[in-house]
Amino acid sequence: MSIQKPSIPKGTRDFGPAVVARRNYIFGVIRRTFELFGYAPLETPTLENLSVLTGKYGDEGDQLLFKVLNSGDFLKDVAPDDIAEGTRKVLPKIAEKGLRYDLTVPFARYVVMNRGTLTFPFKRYQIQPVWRADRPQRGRYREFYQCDADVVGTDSLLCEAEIVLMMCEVLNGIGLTDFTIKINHRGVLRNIYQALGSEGKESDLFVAIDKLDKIGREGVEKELAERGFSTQASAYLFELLATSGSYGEKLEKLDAAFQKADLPSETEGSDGSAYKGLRDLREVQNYLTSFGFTQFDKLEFDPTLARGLSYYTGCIFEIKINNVKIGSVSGGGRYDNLTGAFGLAGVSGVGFSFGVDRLYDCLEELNLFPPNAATTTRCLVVNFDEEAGRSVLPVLRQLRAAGIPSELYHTPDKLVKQFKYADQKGVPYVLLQGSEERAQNLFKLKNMSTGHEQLLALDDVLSKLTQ
RNA sequence: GUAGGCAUAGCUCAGCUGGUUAGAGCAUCGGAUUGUGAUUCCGAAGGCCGUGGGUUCGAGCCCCAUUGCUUACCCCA
Repeated sequence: MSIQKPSIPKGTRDFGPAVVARRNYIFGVIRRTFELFGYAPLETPTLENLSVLTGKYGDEGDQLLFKVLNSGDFLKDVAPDDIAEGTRKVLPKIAEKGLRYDLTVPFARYVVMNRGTLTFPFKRYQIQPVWRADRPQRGRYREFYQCDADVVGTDSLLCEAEIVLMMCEVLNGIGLTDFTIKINHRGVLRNIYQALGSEGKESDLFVAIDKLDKIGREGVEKELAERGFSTQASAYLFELLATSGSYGEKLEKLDAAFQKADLPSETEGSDGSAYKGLRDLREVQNYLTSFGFTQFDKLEFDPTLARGLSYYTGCIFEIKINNVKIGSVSGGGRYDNLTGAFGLAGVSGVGFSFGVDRLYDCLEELNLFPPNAATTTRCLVVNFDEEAGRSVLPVLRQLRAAGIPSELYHTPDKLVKQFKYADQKGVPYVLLQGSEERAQNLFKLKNMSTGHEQLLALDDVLSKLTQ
């Protein structure tokens, strides 16, 4: 019989006890923050019908969907002619389900299916894994968690402001301090496109702009030239993007530039910008000020932020951790018509998502995990011999009854092994009662980090371990 | 889909232009020490050098193929 080496699918990972404990710490901070802001939990199935998933993420997205083969004789509906016509023809006949690709589309499906019973605006958060048949690389997996919070059914920019607040709350909560929340607005990008004279494709411009911090000005110019933008437009673009100054100053400078370019007014009313994007961004700032937000130094209006080709239509967000070399750890934005694909038009939503894996990497690199998040056992009871091991069981019961996670070492091994076990598992306390202690009806409690030992009565042990 | 890199002990890796018996650190196990770990010392065990072919008197090393892992690009969290 040949023994095969075990393995796990490419792009997936096992999480050992220490890693799970630290991931749960991050999940906990995120979950508490979402709930603190009035978001309710939602979970949706791992499997969705492919009809729900396909066509929502573009052609490339469809390629990256994991499809699940139908149960039973999955070939029963496939004719030889179908195979001749290729994958496209065969696929719908052999697979009708797929693994969820993100949390936003299942959320939209849920909202549409339950529109009659939901109270709008509906605020939900969702922390679940998603799957993508992508080619794995650093910081990129085929199975990973998303932590989404979205509101549907309101246009209020208070939601956008609260997203900024939640982002700060979470990052502060896990000890990350050197970060920048970047905010922009699809309307601003559209205005920039119009100011350049509307040449080329709007989406090409956004994709190119988004790469600015990655490939630099020359790279963007080159890409724009390839996509049919004139050097004149390209030069003007960088004039607009070079806007510096505070959040408010940038808004004003762009407003002046758009007026100078003679862009048509998009909003009515006498106060504020005539352009929706700039006006929304100002409104978000006003909400934050009224709230008493104090971390404006962490909030940057970045007109180069574009976030790919996704469905965003209003404000867009991204978080950059400044002292760690890693991509964004969070992003989001507003999308009009979230539920349109499922037949419910005119519902606007805004939301954002945290990338737990990247947050984890940041905390690890900066050594920000709390020290004792790694184990669950708080007290190991030493097993001296068969008889002592049995007689100490009531003590174990009392430890647990007092809420102290405890275990009795499984066999009466040499003390070296028992202490080593406690040490390697990260158990902070070891409790022992050998013949000497038993004679006095006392226990010896050892603090594993200091090495300090104390002779105590059981009540004192319990109170010491619960404090 | 495009282009690279890597594959040697449980883990991280050495291994010279091809040349006797393939090494180290960590981890494991045993002992020094029958009541004390992280942090002492001594010892042991551990290998079809990813797989299959080829070149050669001789291959861990060179060539071809194959599988797995990995990095960058496209795209994305």
